[in-house]
Amino acid sequence: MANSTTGDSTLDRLVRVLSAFDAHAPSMSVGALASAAQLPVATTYRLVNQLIGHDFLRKDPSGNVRLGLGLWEVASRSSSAPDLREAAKPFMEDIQAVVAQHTQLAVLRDDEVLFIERLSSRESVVNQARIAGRLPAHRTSVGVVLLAFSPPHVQEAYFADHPQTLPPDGTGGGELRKVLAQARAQGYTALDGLIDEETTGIAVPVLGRGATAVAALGIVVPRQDGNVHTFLPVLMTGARGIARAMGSTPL
Amino acid sequence: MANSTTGDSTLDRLVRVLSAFDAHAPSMSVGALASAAQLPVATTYRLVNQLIGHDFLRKDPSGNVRLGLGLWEVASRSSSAPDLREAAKPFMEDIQAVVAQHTQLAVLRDDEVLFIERLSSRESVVNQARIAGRLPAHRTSVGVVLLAFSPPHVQEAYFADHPQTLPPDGTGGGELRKVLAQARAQGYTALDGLIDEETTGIAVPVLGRGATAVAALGIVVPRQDGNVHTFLPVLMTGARGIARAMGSTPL
DNA sequence: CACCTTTTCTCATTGAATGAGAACGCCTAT
DNA sequence: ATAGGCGTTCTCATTCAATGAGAAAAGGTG
Repeated sequence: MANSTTGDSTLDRLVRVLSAFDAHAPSMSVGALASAAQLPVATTYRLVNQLIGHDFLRKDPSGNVRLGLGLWEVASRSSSAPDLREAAKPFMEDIQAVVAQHTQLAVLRDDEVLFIERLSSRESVVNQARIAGRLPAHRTSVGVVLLAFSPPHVQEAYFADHPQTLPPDGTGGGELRKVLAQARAQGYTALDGLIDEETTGIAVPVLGRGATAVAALGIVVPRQDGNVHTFLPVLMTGARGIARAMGSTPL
Repeated sequence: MANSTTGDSTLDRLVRVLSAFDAHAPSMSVGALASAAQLPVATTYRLVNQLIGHDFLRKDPSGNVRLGLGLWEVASRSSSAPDLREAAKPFMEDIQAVVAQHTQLAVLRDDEVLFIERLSSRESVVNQARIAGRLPAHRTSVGVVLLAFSPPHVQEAYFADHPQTLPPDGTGGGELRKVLAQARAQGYTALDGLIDEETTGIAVPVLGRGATAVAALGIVVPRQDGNVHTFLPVLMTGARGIARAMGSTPL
């Protein structure tokens, strides 16, 4: 960078600034943002003011900055995540009407699960999924099903990056490869006690081209005998509907 | 810009590139993007490849580029629009259960209405609202109610920018100032035939500080006597619930 | 008022960014 | 096989947007 020792580009810096905000830090002072984005304070002020000019950032009355509506609007106008969510919404609502528990839609991203949508109800059990939030792939049922239905090179890369990966809890001791193979053979996965001892996560793939999962549809229900068989057909029907609605659109 | 005659900044160009995508053009060739963003082709390729590196853009198998999940994720992690939508969702679902028509949530932005969320059902009448889409403020009931409950300087600016603004159709000939004053006095607005001759748009404000609207909640129902009185209490209750759930969070 | 923090501005410097055009890669038609 | 067209990447001389240390200004608190 001109007159800077770090050599990063303006775009890298812009991305770092915008990425500094998350659910734990939805707004922050410019000083804190400078630290988080690893930029000198004067530079940060200048970038912030430019971003505010485009409504990518906003300043609240206390002087803290937060993401602006302009960024959300640009990102939502034609992005694949909102498209997927819109396609999935009616099916997820049908599922929730039947199941009355958390229904969630996720994709695989950087070895993690990224939640695209989540429908909740008041009777739902505890659940950690948050929209635009992430969880480790192998520790959620949707993550396991996404891995199971991903191309082999994706799976191999995951194993290579996680050599010490414990199997998901509740699988009865099988290793992750076995768990994925079983999920692939069955066409779904049902895992007990991952998030909470009292719950079962059931997940099915939303299949795209080449029998790979473009997304996963999951529910978290109380851990009771019979729940899997009761809810699985609903879930699979929903996933088929979503896949059909999405057509062959790549994510 | 270095060695460029246009003098715009990297951020200006970034915004132009990302803004080139919308619902009508969800993906495009790099050449088309260069035209849309008014950049030389070589520069566009370079920007595109940098943005692909951050997953702000993606390339599909045919070589077209589209917005990437990375942009959506960054924009959704802590932005006010998803916060508003999450807060509103249970109330909107309740409303829809009763009304069984389009339920929509919108904010005022650049003299237009920006739709944050829309719930539909199969029995719904025709409706033009699309999430992250815009419509002229004075031609929608949510827009009218947002203007009515905005600070006076916002209203005056709107009148100044739209001196030839016709009154919303279906108001019985009053000018816009009168329509806004009435909406403000009543606490809601109900407008016939704006989008479609056969429909009525009913909208109420989601009030924040200073009795100004941070959002508007609206439904579009068949144009029938009695519908306003039937549905208005549900809508107002929902708006109050959303306001409470949002607390005093500024948008 | 003094002090501290936050924000804006200055300015000499710089290297990331530029775009015209060449080179390369790929595809299609003859 | 060759020629032509189109999309993509690279080259390179040039440039100016961007830089950050530090000063100045603004704002808040005791």
